[in-house]
Amino acid sequence: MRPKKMEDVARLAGVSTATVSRVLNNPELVSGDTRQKVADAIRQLDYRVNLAARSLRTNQTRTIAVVLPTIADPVINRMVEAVEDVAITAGYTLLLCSTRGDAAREQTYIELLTQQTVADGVLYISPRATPDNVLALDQEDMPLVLCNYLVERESVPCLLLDHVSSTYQTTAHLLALGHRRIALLNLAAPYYYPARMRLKGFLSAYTEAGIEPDPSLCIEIDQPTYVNDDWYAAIDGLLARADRPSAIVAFNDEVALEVYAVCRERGLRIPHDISVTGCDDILSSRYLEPPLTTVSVPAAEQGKRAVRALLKRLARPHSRIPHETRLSVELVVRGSITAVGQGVPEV
Amino acid sequence: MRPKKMEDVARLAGVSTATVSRVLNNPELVSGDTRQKVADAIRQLDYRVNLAARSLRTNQTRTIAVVLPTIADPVINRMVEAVEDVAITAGYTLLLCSTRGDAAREQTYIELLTQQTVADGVLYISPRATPDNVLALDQEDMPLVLCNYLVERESVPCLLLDHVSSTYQTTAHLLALGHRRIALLNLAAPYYYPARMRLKGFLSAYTEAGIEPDPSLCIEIDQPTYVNDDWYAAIDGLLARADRPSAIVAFNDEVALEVYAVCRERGLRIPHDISVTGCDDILSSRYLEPPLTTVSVPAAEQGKRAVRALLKRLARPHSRIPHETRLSVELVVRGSITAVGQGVPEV
DNA sequence: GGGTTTAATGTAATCGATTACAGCATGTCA
DNA sequence: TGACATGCTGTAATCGATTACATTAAACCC
Repeated sequence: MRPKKMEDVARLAGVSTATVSRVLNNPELVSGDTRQKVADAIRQLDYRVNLAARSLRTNQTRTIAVVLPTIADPVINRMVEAVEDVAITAGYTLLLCSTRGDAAREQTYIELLTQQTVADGVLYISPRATPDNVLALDQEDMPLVLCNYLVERESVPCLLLDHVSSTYQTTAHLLALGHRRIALLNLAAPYYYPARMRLKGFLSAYTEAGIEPDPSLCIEIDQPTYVNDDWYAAIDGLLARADRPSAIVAFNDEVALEVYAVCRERGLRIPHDISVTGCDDILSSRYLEPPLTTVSVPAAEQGKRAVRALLKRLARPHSRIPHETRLSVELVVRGSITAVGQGVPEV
Repeated sequence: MRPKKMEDVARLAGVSTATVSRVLNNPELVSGDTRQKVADAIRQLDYRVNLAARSLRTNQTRTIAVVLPTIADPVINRMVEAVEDVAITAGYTLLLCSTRGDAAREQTYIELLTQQTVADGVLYISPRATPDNVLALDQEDMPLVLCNYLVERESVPCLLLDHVSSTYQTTAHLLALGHRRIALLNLAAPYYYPARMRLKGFLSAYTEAGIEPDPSLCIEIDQPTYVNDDWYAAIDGLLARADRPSAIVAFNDEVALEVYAVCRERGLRIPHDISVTGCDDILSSRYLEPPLTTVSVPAAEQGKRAVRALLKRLARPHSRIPHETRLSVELVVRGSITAVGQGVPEV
């Protein structure tokens, strides 16, 4: 059965298509009487507008593209769910563009998106954003909001977690517990915004305490794709050292998991022999033995704010939106850290 | 700057729009010479087709809608990533529809999708599928593939994990280890396909061993939304019993995490006092203490096959596609289980 | 060479909505 | 009563592609 067109509705209701369209989009322009007739006809025929036709005519898609490196990440997960909640309420639909750290794929998506007929706006969730792509989108007048990355161009709103504070709080806490040899397991910094900030927070905690950090304990892993292989070697190397650190600040909870595994292999007890912290507070963190000290991040809140900013821009293209928003994070202390020398060896 | 239209390209290349369109869609109909000229013009103007216009004319969107209960689930995650990999290669884009177990929201999405101008096909990843919705889609001639749910209608391809085998393997293994009081922590069965199958597998392992299961150990939790609250109480109640089971088969790894937590609280040691198993083999399972015995499921493979089936149907609407495909799962034995009476109490 | 097929291209209708503009009836005011 | 505003509705152009059909030229065959 051929899907119904506006013309069918118009005929049944005894009006013109213009009136039907008005009932749908500007009901206040139509008399209550006609409105009722049209509404009845629509119901009777189970009519739905053809979105392709509408898009063609109005140049709007009511779609938001979400560009992200992967959805298989607990933090991004929470963000996207929040984004969808807000978007659907506003009548928008989500186009999923996961790049998997693959530049070619990202390029494909960017090209798809720069033709304005696919999405009305782009939410770019990518700590690893390639500025060129981001700026290209902005250049083409595609409304754009960035998450977890900061570009200089004032016109692009950027929503950030306070990554500096994340490592600062963690490191300061460990220093206060008497730790002096703290290792940072970080991602390589170029283009990776959070990593740069984490390093900054780590160092500033040291500086504030008036202590000199050991640069050889700042490990950077180059991990362009979202795979966890390289970490193991790095951690193992770290723990094999004679001057092994007394605490490890891991890039995130998943890396901390790997630290747990290496410690177990080497017979190191957490926290007695070594303190460990993570970041993100993923579900399993609190179930580990010992439960992982980590940093809880407001991912959902970030997602909500980001999409709200985007919706605002879509509604009023020249509305002022703050260029930089920084959401605070919170240290969650659990059993995986202890004061230096306070370890209670068992057995 | 106004986006380029096909007409602009045609003018620059000195041909008609029909020819430009042919270069794009049926290059073999155009002479090499003209093809080159058009290609040059396209490049020079940085022209992209207007997808809304194309959709309107061709009635195709090159979009696949993925309906799922949540993306914050490790198994669904892996499936969706695989789906996207295949889809993008075939030139398709993904529309994300996460229902969050909310019937109204699911309804909204279904209505959106039944107007054929949004997506060419639907991949319904939902163990909790409401058959009415599914059948409505099929009724409207929307190409449809189901994951983790089985409907009778032959026209709908269903891709299933072998949930029966999952609990069967686990339970049989535990029975072989001498366990006789094994608890099953299951989801409530109505409309929840995997749960029904899990129960079946659990019982058939007992039957095969010629042992009578204790019905009071088959716990069913009603969990319409994806929240983990009710499990705690159920687990705690189970472990408080005087005739506490010697093993627990948890619905999935996340539930098993909760079991670990309750055991810790109650001072029960795994596996010495009680054996625990999960399902899905999520990342953290192997990092637990002790590492969790679980069932590894080919989620990515399932996603790939599902989308391939859908693409096949899109290409040839009346191609024969197997109605039911069942992918086998594999028991992964780790330290969380042991033979009855073999527990080596420490200290 | 005349007729017929084949290849390459153009003309114009079409997809299904939105909306500028026009028209008409009614109400309001001096 | 006439001038004008207001409210409601219809007519028809338009968005940017695709494609059936027509046209022309070249190739081929006997």
